Amino acid sequence: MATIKDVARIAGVSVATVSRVANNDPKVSDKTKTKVSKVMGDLGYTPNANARALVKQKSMIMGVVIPQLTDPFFASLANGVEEVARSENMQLLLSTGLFDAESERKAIALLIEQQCDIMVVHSKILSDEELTALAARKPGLVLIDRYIDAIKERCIWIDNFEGGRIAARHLISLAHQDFAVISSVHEIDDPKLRMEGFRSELNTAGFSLSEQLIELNEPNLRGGEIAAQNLLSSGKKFTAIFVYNDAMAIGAISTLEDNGFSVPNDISVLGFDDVLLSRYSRPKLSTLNYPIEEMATHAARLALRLNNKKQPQNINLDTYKYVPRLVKRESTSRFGH
Amino acid sequence: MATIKDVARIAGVSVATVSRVANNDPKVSDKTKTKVSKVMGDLGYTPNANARALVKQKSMIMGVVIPQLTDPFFASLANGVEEVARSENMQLLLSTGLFDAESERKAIALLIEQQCDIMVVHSKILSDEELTALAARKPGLVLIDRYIDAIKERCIWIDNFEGGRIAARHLISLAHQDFAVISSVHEIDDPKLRMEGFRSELNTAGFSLSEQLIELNEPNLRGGEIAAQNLLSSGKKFTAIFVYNDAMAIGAISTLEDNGFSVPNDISVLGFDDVLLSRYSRPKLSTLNYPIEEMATHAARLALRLNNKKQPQNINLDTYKYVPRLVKRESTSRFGH
DNA sequence: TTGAAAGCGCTACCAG
DNA sequence: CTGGTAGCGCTTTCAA
Repeated sequence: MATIKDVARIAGVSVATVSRVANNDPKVSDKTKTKVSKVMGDLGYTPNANARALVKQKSMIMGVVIPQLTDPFFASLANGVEEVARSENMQLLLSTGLFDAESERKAIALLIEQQCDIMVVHSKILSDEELTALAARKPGLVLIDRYIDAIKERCIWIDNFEGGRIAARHLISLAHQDFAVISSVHEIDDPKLRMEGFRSELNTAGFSLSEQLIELNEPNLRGGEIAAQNLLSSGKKFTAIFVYNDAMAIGAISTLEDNGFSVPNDISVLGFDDVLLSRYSRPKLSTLNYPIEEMATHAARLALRLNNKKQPQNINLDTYKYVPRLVKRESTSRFGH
Repeated sequence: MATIKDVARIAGVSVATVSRVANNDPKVSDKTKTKVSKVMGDLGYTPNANARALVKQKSMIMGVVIPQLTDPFFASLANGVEEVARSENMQLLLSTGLFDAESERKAIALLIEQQCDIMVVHSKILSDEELTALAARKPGLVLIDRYIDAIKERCIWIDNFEGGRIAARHLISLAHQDFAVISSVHEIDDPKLRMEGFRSELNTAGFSLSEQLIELNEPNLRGGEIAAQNLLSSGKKFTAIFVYNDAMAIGAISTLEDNGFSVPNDISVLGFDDVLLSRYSRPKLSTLNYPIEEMATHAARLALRLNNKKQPQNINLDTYKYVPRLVKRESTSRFGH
């Protein structure tokens, strides 16, 4: 690879001048600029971003940590960050944390090693303390989908409890009385909060949620299938299911229909997330919209601002909290038609 | 951020020693190692990957270029590369090329600037010449989903023509006689090759494909909906559709059913790709499996090998070509039951 | 408008 | 086993 020195030597100028040309410094004569540019082209010169980052003490890399890429929800998250990176002429460094603490910790550490000072982190596993300490060290780190009170000005999150309540209200308004829940087996707050919100609203309306009609499983299509199967096997009656996410909901519908139940005629199914796929499943999935891409964009921009030390003057923390929005499609309907 | 010098000063050793400890060099006394490690911990020292890459003339970054992240097909591709990166203790730098030449060119250039010498590139837009020139400069660059004869030992690709033939054979074997095609409007080889293969096999069997029953649109759910609508509007008869990809196929099914046609009873629909979602759509989608994640893993490993100058001794180019595999589910059935 | 040179943080070579 | 130091490719003063 040709370096700045090669260009300088061949063009008969100093490296300083080449650097100026490479960076579009206005105080270079047109003549020199033309000459140097030509040599750059001939040699196929590409500036070394590592060297540049080293001397400038800042890299043009934006980092994002997500559990996995194949989940469309997280792909959307990454995509939101990528859009901001692109608009800032930055590059996207992506680390996956799987779902265990050690990988997640390592994913973040690797990002830091790469000197990326803007990072959007999705972590459900690491403790509040650990994340808070990390945030203290990296001003440009923002958490997404997580709320930690000590660093609330660094958190872009969604109100899961309220989501559960909205779900309950919807199902109740449809005259259902026997509810089931399919949730995630993962030991994180989201499923718990959603379920609490759901139960809370149910109780308020005078209904209750039977423990036997709560099924936990992996938050993916397969998990939804299994959970629905278990629900069916329980023999208990239910006419509406609130499901942890769209993937599980679609898996559940698949099992339900394979077993001769019609959705929503026999059983209503309500998802969560509103991934693109939910619009195209059959029946089209009623769900709660989780504006993850918008949130990711927000988080990335916030990280950018925070890193510039420009503490936002009048931050309105309310805007950091998102509330899921009911999207009524076809998988939920009035009980008994 | 604490640097190696800070650690050296506080630990009372030279930077050389700190470097050795950081790199697990065996010839450091346990005593020194313990002492230095402690200081590293106290200071929260993190090695600077940029500086390291600069002096070692190699980065621990693996790059991948895809059009976009939100398409599950490309997410799987990226995921395959990511798995290899992880297993090699490397980081994943992801650039999206959208679908235009300039962005794609820039995406690759940025990866090169970041000194990532292992790259898996999905490019449908750039010319054979441009890509060949790029490959000549970067020994660790591998193309995926593209075949260029001049650099065939750097291409991991799928036989689209054969895919089209397999599709035709399947539909013919189901006694269909009136075929439609929904394909991508993009000016790339894949849709053309698939259609050629499809048509070729049709002709061989004595059938023909009417130009009026070929609909091109954007290769996504929405595009599939519109294309199916147009097919319906044409008034021409067809009982089987070969669709460019699963997303379009699901969009098409959506439109078909909204218009009162049952899939597969009235019309059979065959997709392409076999993304996870195809297993969970209603009806479950018959499709051609495109082992993209496996191919991506293969590509990443190949890039790794090539970059190590270790020209694979006995490369079997046949293994670089993948053939789609028919996955029969529910969206295709025998004509007239 | 241009050049010389210091130095970013690190590794690797050479001495000791 | 440890230290001194050159130098990776680049930017950025400071001088000219």
